[in-house]
Amino acid sequence: MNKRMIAELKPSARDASPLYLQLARKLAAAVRNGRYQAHEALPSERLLSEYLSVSRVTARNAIDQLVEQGLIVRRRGSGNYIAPHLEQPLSRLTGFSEELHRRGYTPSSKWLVRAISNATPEEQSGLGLSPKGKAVKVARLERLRLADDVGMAYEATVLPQQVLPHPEAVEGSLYEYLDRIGQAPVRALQHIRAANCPAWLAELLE
Amino acid sequence: MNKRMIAELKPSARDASPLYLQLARKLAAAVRNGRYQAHEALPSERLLSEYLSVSRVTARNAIDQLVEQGLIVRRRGSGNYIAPHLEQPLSRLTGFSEELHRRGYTPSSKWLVRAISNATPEEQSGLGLSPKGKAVKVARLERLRLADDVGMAYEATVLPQQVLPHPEAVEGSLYEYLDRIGQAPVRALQHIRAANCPAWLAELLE
DNA sequence: AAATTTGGTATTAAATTGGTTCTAATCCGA
DNA sequence: TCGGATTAGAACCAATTTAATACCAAATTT
Repeated sequence: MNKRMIAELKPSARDASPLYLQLARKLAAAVRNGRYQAHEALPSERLLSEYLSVSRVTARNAIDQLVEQGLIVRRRGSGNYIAPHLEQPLSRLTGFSEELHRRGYTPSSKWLVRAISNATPEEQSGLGLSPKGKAVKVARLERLRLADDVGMAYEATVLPQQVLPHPEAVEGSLYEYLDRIGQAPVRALQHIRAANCPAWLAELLE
Repeated sequence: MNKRMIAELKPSARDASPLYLQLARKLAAAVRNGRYQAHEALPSERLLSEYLSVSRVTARNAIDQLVEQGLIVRRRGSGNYIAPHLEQPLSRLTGFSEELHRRGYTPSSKWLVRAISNATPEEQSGLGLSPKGKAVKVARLERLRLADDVGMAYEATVLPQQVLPHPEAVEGSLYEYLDRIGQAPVRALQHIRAANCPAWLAELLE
């Protein structure tokens, strides 16, 4: 977090809402956009208030809002940190099924695609796979989710081939499969990370 | 591990985070990148602190973080070694996010698409939406899943518009959203069921 | 076996940071 | 005009970080 980023947070006089709310909104947007890394420390309240030309109380009130939203964690004597927003099971493949079952439906699913194929340019950049070199292979999973045999949702997942070398072996849960093959994803992740190009990151996070 | 590598670990003044956290992050990244071989010894804490111009306590705190993540093993009288990440219990069945977090990554995600658009013929048949009539609208959700800001997976979900009328309102979890709007999806589902044409079902379920 | 090197621990102190509580000026709607 | 909210400013408290130093214990080296 640098001075330039902070300057963008400066409140505008045109806005009639309180300063601390304006600041809170902008900060929240920046954090949720992934503009700041998790565990990264914000500037101290004194510094922040100085940069933004507001009082420390104002900056503090703004931060309070984000703390209530769970976006920021305060650590006395240390600083204010971006909370690592761990996602909840949201895309756990079981979530949907449970939800439907809870409502009295009988959920099921049908695999449409489980194969290795070439990555589209969009997928390449999204997954940080270097476009230089031969055709980039990805594992492609597509399933149709059913509720009482009525099509409910269409889901597609694309992973680097290193992460999921044999998609045809995935039966019920993707994560169950990843667990079964043990540490392989970690190694694959490392490999991917090494090939990471900052270009897509800048493009996405900007 | 040589001096050049160590120089890259020097903390920057831009980051407001504590020194030991910065150092821990960079060290963790380097280790996970496979930059250092397993069983390789780090420089002694005294040397490391000298190279980095920090106190030994700071270097030690940083290393403590990595030890907690299981990336480094301390050996009294001998040195600090890169842990051979071989042991993986593989006991529980956990979510993807949890799995990554357990291994020291910070999972997050970025929405790429949250909008209503026309359904492809394939999606129409898959979701049981009648192709007769005007253009069929579907809610389209696409997200990039990240682990420490490295692209990990690309996910796409397509639902009938009746099920998810305002995809742009989905924030964190799709299921959480469906929960929030309560009964609506059920009624929509019933409606869809009424319009269900057996043709696609037979085709899909063979 | 002795010397050296290494991590493990403890203490002290200074600087920095968030936490809190005041007072006061200003703005805005009732 | 009144009263509440906003913002500012100042002062002080409490916790953390970082540093500096010394010493202990285990492993390695000689």
